[in-house]
Amino acid sequence: MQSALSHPVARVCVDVHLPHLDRPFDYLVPPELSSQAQPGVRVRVRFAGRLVQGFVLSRNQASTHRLQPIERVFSDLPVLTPQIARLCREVADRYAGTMAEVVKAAVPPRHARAENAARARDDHPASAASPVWSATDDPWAAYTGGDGLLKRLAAPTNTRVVWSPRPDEDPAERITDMVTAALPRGPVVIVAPNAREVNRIHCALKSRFDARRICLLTADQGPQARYSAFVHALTGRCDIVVGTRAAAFAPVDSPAALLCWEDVDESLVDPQRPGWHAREVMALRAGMNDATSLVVGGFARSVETQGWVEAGWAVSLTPTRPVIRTWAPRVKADPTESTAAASHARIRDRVFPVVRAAIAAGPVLVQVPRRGYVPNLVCQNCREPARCPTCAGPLTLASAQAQPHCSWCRSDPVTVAAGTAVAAGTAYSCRNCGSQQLRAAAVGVDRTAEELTRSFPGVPIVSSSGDHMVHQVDDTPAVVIATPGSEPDAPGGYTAVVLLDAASMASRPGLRSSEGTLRRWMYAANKARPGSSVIIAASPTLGLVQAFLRWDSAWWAARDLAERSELHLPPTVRSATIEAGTETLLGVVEQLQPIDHPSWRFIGPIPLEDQRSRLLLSAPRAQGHAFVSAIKEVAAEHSKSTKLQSLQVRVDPYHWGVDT
DNA sequence: GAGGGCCAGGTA
DNA sequence: ACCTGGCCCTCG
Repeated sequence: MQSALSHPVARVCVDVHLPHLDRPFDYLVPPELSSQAQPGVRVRVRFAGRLVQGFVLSRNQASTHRLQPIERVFSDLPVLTPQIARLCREVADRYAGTMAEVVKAAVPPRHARAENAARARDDHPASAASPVWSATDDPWAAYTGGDGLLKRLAAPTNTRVVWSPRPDEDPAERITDMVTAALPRGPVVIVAPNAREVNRIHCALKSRFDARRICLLTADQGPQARYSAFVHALTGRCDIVVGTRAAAFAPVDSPAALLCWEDVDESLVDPQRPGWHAREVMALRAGMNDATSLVVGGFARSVETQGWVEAGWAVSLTPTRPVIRTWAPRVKADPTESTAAASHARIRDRVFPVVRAAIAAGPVLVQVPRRGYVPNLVCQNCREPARCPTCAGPLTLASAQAQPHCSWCRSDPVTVAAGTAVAAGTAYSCRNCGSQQLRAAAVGVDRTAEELTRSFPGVPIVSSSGDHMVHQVDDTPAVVIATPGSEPDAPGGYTAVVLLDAASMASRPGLRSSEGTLRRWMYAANKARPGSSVIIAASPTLGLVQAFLRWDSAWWAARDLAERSELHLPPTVRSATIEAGTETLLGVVEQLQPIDHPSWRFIGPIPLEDQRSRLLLSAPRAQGHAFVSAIKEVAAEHSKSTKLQSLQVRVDPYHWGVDT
């Protein structure tokens, strides 16, 4: 501990988010606060005349400035540990953000009651003997690259693994294996995209470890629970932390392993500035310690982690061919792919017999990618999407009896069923051909449920989607209809899994849609009972469907990566977007277009609404550092001159271009 | 982002 | 001599 006499200066990271103020500021430590104002504590200081919060980064003997005193120390608990402070700095640098922005996500808001309660408890983790695995039944033997994985995780090295799970086993169990292997060496942090996945992993962990060792860290648990979980991890009461994206910053020292599950999920990107991705945070964190292993796994492999594998930075772990051969799904496809409605009818004819056969043995899962009844109406004549006459929003149908209505402004334009006359009023007519007749372009969960109810009288129909999520179903016969991500768990697995409308899913545009689609199919298929039917309603000639049938998302990611490499698209290049007023942006281009970096690319400014524009930037990965710091420099330069409103900068954004 | 100092130009 | 607005700088 450093005294005010020998170290009267505190270097503080102040909670000010301006890029040009992204550096520590020194404050005088009054003698009476000296014992409390140690590195890591939360303090209140005067900055530019106002009181702001901050964190003490270090104590020093002297400063070159005239100093203000620290006004208050909130608590002597050092909540920003040196390792996490360093990580925040690295994350800020990597994303052209400020350390204060990142710290805000890394250290949850203080909750005094939670802190006192958590510190008062002095129980220690029951140091339960760690379970052992025997070499003979190592489940990782069924993985290419899995040999010796657990031994490597148990050794004080930094193994880096990119893992694609088997179709027929619970990935949470494999995560638990890895935790078991690494835990004797130190704490383990696991990040999953949402509360549902976190709970799933938590349950698997609880079956093998004393629950008191496990700390749950999610954003939706509320300020008090979140802060007390944070304090538990910080004070070493738990050595397994599992949570959503911010848990990547979990306050444990020198973790033995960091695990990131389902990294293609956009939820792992923090929506606030600077928009870090939990996977990248964990990768940076693993890089800070040469005994911290990193595992990134998910049904669909991301192009980013495939890039790690191809660069030799990480090892690929995929199920062996025999495993996949025995799994082998069946395909019921409509290769002609005419109209959505017609293909739907035909698929129904082919798929329903399979459902009928499987239903006797237990629940059948039907995945429907769209919510609602008929989420999309199109012109009967020319197939142009039907638009609201008032606001140009898409027209949808809420039920069989309902009138079409606009899903943006909720108004009911006067429409006609095929063949009837139009009433007066703001009537719908196609903008393209003037026709007033509509047809369904896609079928949602509700209409599928209606059809299945008719086709399977007496069989219970369970519908699960978004706001009406069903978490679990029994092992009794039922047809379970769900949107992707809302599939209920079936304890014994589904007796058949049907993926409807897969063709339209496979052909969605956008750089990130294919990995998301593959993940959704694999996620649902993974819930099938071993040996049962998995049916996908799409042409097997589609590459993405091939990847699914072969359960080879690594192959798909490699293909995707090769294509992006050829086109110089992210992640094979570092990328950034800058959004601002069009005028300002033109100035930014001038500032950034440097003679010594001819390989940086500038696209735009692309006009958006409100005289604002977006600039797309990219640079070779090798120049990443210079690229990001140049962007940060421009942002700092800009925020100094108060007149102009700030630039919105995103480095390596999840979405590229105007792609959403 | 906010407050303050400084300079230029206009006003009594 | 004094006020006002714009610019730019600092902020510990």
